[in-house]
Amino acid sequence: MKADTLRGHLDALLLAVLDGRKLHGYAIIEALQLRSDGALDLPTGTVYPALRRLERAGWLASEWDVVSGRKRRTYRLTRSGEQALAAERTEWRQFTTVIGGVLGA
Amino acid sequence: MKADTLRGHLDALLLAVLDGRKLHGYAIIEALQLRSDGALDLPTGTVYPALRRLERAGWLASEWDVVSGRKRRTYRLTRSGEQALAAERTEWRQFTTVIGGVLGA
DNA sequence: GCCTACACATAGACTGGCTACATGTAGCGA
DNA sequence: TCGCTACATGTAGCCAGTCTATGTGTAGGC
Repeated sequence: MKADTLRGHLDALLLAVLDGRKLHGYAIIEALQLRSDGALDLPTGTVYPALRRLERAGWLASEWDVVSGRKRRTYRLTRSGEQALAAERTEWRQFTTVIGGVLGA
Repeated sequence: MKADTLRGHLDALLLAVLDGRKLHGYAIIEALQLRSDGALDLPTGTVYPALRRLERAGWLASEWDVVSGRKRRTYRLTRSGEQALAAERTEWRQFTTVIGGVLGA
């Protein structure tokens, strides 16, 4: 998959993978790999800044855990994060309809 | 639709709209509006440079027409442009499967 | 004569994801 | 016990591609 195609959809992916569960950054990357059959292999330099951006936006909340001596910053969706996810899903449907309509015709 | 979501898919749109017909730049913009029910309203500053980029890549060929005193640069798909369009369509299907799979779950 | 639609084009800004780098722990095998 | 790999977080800077703003010029209607 071309690298740039992700642009504008990263937020949706991160919110979706945190829907209903708490994960730390590294686990988020693995979860996305898993859910996409390996197609999505996001570099840490993409994910970590994005998580902080989403936290600043109020869509995610984080807290530090220490699991077997390792520090982990665990993220979860906030209420407005859930709303944002719903909005992103709606936008995704519109987006695929529009582009798919042009490509498919 | 958020502006940035287009990124990485513009080439596919331009190739698709030129599939099987010749159009000049301005008409391409109108054709995309039409096919997307007004959702896609690309500025000329986006389309014209993109067309030249695709021509440099060998996917489009252009020639100057003069219609009722107006100069028009008319674009058409080259052979390798057709192949590129097919590849873009395949990539689009993969892309929507991957992202949709993560978002939908 | 003026305004709008048509038509092409470029310079520069902006933005967001990527590359590369930096740091450190846990656990395993040699 | 030494080194390697997997785990885990983070930042600085680059770069490509899209958008904004601007410029030029014609045709046709009012």
